[in-house]
Amino acid sequence: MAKPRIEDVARLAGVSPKTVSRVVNGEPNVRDATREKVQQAVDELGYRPDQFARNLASQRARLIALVYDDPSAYEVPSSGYVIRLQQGALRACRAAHYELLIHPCRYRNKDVVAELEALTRHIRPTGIVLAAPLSNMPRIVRAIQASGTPLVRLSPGLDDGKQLSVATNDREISAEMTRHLASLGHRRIAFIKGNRQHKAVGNRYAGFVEGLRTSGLQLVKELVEQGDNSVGSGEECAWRLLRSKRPPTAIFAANDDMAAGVMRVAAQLGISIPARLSVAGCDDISLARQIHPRLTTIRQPLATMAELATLALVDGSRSDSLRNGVTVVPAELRIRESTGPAPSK
Amino acid sequence: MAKPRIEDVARLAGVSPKTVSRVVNGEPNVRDATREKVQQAVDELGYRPDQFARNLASQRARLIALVYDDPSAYEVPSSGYVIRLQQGALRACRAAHYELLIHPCRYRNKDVVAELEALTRHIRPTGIVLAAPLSNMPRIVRAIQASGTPLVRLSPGLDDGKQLSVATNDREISAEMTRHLASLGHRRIAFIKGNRQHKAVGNRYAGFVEGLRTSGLQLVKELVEQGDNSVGSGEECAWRLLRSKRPPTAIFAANDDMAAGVMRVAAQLGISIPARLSVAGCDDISLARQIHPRLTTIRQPLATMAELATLALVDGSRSDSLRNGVTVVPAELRIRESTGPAPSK
DNA sequence: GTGACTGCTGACAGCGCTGTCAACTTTCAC
DNA sequence: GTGAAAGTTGACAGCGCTGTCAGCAGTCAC
Repeated sequence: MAKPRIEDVARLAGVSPKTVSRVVNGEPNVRDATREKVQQAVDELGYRPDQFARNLASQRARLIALVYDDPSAYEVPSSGYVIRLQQGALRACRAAHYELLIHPCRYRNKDVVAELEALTRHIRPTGIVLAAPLSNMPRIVRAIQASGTPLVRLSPGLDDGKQLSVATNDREISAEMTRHLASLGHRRIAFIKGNRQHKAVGNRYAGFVEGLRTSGLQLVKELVEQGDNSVGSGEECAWRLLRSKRPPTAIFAANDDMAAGVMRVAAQLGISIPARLSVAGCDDISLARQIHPRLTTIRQPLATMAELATLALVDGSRSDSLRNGVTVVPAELRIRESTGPAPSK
Repeated sequence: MAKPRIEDVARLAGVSPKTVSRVVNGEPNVRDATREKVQQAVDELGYRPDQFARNLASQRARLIALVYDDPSAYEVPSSGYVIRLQQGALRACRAAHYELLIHPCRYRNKDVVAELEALTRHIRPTGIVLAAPLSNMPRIVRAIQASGTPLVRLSPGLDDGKQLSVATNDREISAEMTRHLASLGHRRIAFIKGNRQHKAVGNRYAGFVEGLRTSGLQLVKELVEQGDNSVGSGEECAWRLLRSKRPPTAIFAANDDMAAGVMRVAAQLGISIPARLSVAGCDDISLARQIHPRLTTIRQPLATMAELATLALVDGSRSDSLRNGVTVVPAELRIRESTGPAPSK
């Protein structure tokens, strides 16, 4: 009744422990007949390799570490982002009998690099999935690469094709959102830019500019505000925009938190949405469906991205999914009630 | 330059490897002089024990597993809860050089028990922190206890003093919220109950009843609705309450999601908050500070609870913090703009 | 001084697997 | 049929620590 060991399987199958190890780990160079024989013995005994022994012998833990920007570093933490990443990573881990370690970190902190080194030297995970915005910070990326730990970046930037990364089409989908607003008759569309350190939100602005252009609209400088991804900054920008002489009829914020800020201000000014003002965001945080009117936004395929990244790490070379550089998973528009036809003068 | 091993430390300190092991693990029965000598050698070499070898030899992983209800099982996942638990658990883990494994699970799923058995048999974490509502489900609790893995429950119930658990004062704080509403002049206060399977939200109703009583108010059956913790159910209950002949002037929902539902309906009916209706929730999800008016709610000390629970597991008997049964960490009222004086007739 | 006890330390034997390498077998070109 | 190359298998030696247990030294009561 004791837990079977590799030796027990080997004896039953009439092979050496090493051969059992090969079969269990899916290594090549085992004759089909042997493989089958071993598999049968494994099944019969219900054998499952001991992780501790495996880790020690191979010097690698069967774990994936998910590294992301610590949400609790912010005043109003936006947690949906992290949860969805975790969800995707967990999906991939479970399928492969891996476990998921989470490692939020604060990039402003001096010790991040030392912390990541400790992670790679001490825990020695099979691989690391690095989420944005950390995935675009050279210090952080280098710290991991220097350790030799396999890395997949969840990156909005299509910067280099050498490292594995999974990205989404921020720019294109933002252009599409802009065109959606234009198609509703809006001519004065404002944009609230996000945190400068976050490359993704930069791409969103590029998409906005592109969307205006392809809709035949002019970029109006007065209608572009700089936020920092927080609700508060969304509010500040909204106050400026909505109390100006010629306020916009639509505001597109680079993330939902800032869009929420806009909606707060609209509520305080008695501006009804979408009758007098359309608001669009990006991220599809849970708030988007909890308020009235529900927020039109962009749904990023975060879970899928994390899942693909994790898959590429867990079964190593066996997965062809991410062979080549950057994999792009498209985001989707979620048109809800916060956007509507431009008010007729 | 290679990583120092325990043997290297032993040689430098002039003791046996076993003694080094004792010092490193804080075991008793080592003379102070010896301990110091070893500690010096450890510091000099920068020795850090190898986790893999440790795990194999001791048959325990230096990991804490955090087990909670999978938020992605719900339509609009409320992720703040999980993030705050993780935050607290991580805080404790870091301090003790432990790692955190996350294990969301769906309690409706038949395989949960098998899954938890796999966790305890295969990963063998040092301990498990089990969050509500799972912590009140006998099937789940038993599955973990049967494995012998140390367990701390994050439980709202003060059911039994034998098992370690960390709870909050759901009942008392809900009574206090009720009294807060009464003190604002509200006489018709409605309550929206939460999911029947979640014991915590049951305690909140008990607190509501108590709060009414101590405020000298009658419990009015028509003003108590049954929700299921979702935004949608909050909306349904709100429709019924607000379109009745004698609508309440305040609604206290057993969680913030349902309170958000109430606010959605109020927005649609043009009922201004808090002028004509006060709304209070419970949980302090991020939405509470993202909308206008900001939601009055109850802030549960989730991170602290998880931190205490984790601490009790990581340093085992050394921590006296949780020696005895249930530890209660008080929640706090967060009075914001969604509650105000009752409208004068 | 004796015996019983407690406190401290080290020898030893694994924990259960995988990496390395050598040996053996099969395949294939010619 | 032959030799070289490729494919397949197993022996062995750890991976680096901790649990067990024995042994020795110090303490205490009488």
